[in-house]
Amino acid sequence: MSASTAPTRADLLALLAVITTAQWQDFGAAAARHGLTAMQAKVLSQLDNGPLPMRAIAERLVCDASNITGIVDRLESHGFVHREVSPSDRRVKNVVTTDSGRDTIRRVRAEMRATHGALDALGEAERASLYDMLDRMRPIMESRGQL
Amino acid sequence: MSASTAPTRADLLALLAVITTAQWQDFGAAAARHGLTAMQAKVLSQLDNGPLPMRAIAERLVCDASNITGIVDRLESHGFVHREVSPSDRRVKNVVTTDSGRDTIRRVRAEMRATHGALDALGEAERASLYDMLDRMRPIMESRGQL
DNA sequence: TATTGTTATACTCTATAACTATA
DNA sequence: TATAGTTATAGAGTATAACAATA
Repeated sequence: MSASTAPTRADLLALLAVITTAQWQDFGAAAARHGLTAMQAKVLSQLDNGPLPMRAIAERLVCDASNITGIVDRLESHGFVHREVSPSDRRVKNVVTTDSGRDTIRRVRAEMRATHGALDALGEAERASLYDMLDRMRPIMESRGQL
Repeated sequence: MSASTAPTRADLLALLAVITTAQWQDFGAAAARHGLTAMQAKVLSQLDNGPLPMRAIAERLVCDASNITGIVDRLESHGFVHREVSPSDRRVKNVVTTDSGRDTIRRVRAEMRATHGALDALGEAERASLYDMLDRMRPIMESRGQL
């Protein structure tokens, strides 16, 4: 239980892989309960802070822009989002969440039970400490991850 | 930088999502450099500790057994694994990595640069502490994630 | 000319259901 | 009967290339 046995970097990598896999599966399961795929939920999640052009969504998901057409098509057919031609540049289409879309993605996030439960296994001070460490890892994960 | 501003659980969830996404993308990019998809690399990874029946691979990947047929087909066509009928139960096929498969997946893991870099951003004592925390989160992530 | 979004295409991953060969 | 693996099918995500509309 204690870390007195000096875990190696490989141990940490393996643990991170477990957390990564569990969180992604948990997210997919929560999305499925609301009729969404994991990718659809991820796109909806990106839109929670305001509308985004198709191109911007592709950049955030680190995938080709052509993929977004289909994902947004399916979200739109379920009434979770709609497209609006940008007034300033008629080539651009802004994707906007509907009230239904906003409510749904918030429920999905609220239902990520495994992750919530795992965080509750830590005390208040430990959570702050974990946040501190992850926050310092973040820039490196983000910057190199975009390659 | 310090956590004195009392990060909320939502902050932690958002950070974990960033780490999760970055690590998965990093893994996929490393796999692609060696001609593998992320799922093929994940299967190869499971086999590094010894052969496994098709069914056991499906359980570890938390997916239907029928998917494994195709993934192993593609791994086999590239010479990374081969199937062996089990001597004790002729219904069972054990999947065994070739030398090429073993070398390749080890290179993939060694090349997970973003994750390695992020871990290196922490000091020795911090890595031990992070390991300790993640290790306590693990049982909950795993148990509920398998639903 | 360059950019945004779409379409067409091909491949991979995924679940479901039906099938086979073993047990 | 039950189990291991396969096949068939359909839907979704992915990259590439070519295209229309707009800048």
